[in-house]
Amino acid sequence: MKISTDYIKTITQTGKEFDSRSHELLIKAGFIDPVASGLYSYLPPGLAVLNKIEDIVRTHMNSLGALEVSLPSLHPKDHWLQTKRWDSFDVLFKVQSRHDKEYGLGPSHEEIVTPLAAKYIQTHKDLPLGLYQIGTKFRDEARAKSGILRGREFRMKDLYSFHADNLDFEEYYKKVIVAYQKIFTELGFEDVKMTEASGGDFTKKFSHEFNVLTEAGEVDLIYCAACDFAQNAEVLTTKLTKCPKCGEEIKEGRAIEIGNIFDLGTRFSDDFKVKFKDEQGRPVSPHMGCYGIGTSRLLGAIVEVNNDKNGIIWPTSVAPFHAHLVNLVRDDSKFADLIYRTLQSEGISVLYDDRSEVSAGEKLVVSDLIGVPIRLLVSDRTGDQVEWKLRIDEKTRMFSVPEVVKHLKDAYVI
RNA sequence: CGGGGUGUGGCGCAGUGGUAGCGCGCGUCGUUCGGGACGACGAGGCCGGCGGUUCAAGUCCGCCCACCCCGACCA
Repeated sequence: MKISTDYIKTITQTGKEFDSRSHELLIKAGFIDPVASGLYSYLPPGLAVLNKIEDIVRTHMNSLGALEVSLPSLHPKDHWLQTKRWDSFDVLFKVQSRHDKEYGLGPSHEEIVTPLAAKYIQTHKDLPLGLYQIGTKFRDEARAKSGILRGREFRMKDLYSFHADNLDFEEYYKKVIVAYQKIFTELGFEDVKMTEASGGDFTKKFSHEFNVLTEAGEVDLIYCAACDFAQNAEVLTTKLTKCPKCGEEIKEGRAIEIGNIFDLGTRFSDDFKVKFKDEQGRPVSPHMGCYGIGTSRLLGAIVEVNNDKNGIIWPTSVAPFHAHLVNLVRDDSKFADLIYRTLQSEGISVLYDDRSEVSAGEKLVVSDLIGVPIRLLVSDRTGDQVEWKLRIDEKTRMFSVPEVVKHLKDAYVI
């Protein structure tokens, strides 16, 4: 992608006080564009990152054996009346057709996935069943904030599982926890805290939340400095000073909730009268679980955790481009053009700053703002070599073009 | 949903009832070029909307809309 023709420009000046660093950086670097309160457009680089995040999530859902589906966002009112949530689910957007038919705009999809699963589940041999989708959710939040971290329309992966009994559910639940941990590790998060959930409609049974520690978050957490103990401060009845698991010091902090998992029990299968025949031929309601990951919120959380004063620092797993090529050679782009074509032909994605009318300083500042992990630079000083620099530090190395190709392929496992 | 604030060129802002200005950006030309360069010239505005007061409204009054912030809310 050439910046001169293909990139929506970065923004120097906004004057706004941003309520989170990720909000500011994603807008300034040209990844998202604010449309209205809680609504954002994803520009090409932002979409590239979002797609990479969702591909990682998808891979791990598939590994669980879950089946990917796509459920509608327009939900007939009847389905929500059946679960008695039409009036009680207060962030539900409601829309009306020309013929006065009412719909909910899906904030979650139990109302759709449960009757769908009912059509397939006949006997215990059909279980367990896992169905998931990655799509758009709508929630009429009282107040949207922090950019993409809390929007009214956002992207989410939601998985729903159906089980013959509680034991099978619990085994599946544990496997999802492992899959989630793999996903978060792959996305570059070093420390995601799993906590017991704080509340909600159906949390009488157990449920967990996954939280990334950062001040931009909305969740107050206490956690152990040494082990993996963590808890939502809301559920605390007494103030803890020592970790109940290992006795070490307890810390407090804010966090962004990036995922959650719930035991739904038979609440929805009862509402939709889903029954399967057990081994004795008796009708039984399947036990359900639901498992969410906010993929667009992850995009924000990744930036929130990976940035410095100059801009974003993308983890390699989700970087919008493999390399950012900067041409500083005066009035000549032949060498840089050659590098660009060579890398592209090798399957390496490159953001190429080919602009001739822009100063060297501006190109360098913009490259740090955008935050591609590897910067390649040619100038009057580099001869027939290419300067290789990582976004995370100031060290530079000189490579020939074939060496650059090799090192990029190694870095990204291409 | 309560409380507070802001709406003026693309963006950020100033503007005292009397014919709308600055910075950035943008266009042309020239000089620059390893951390958001500089000069010259130039283009660009129903001042959020509707109504009212006035000889005269960006400015005063009323209503509405949008956005931001604090709180409540948040599967």
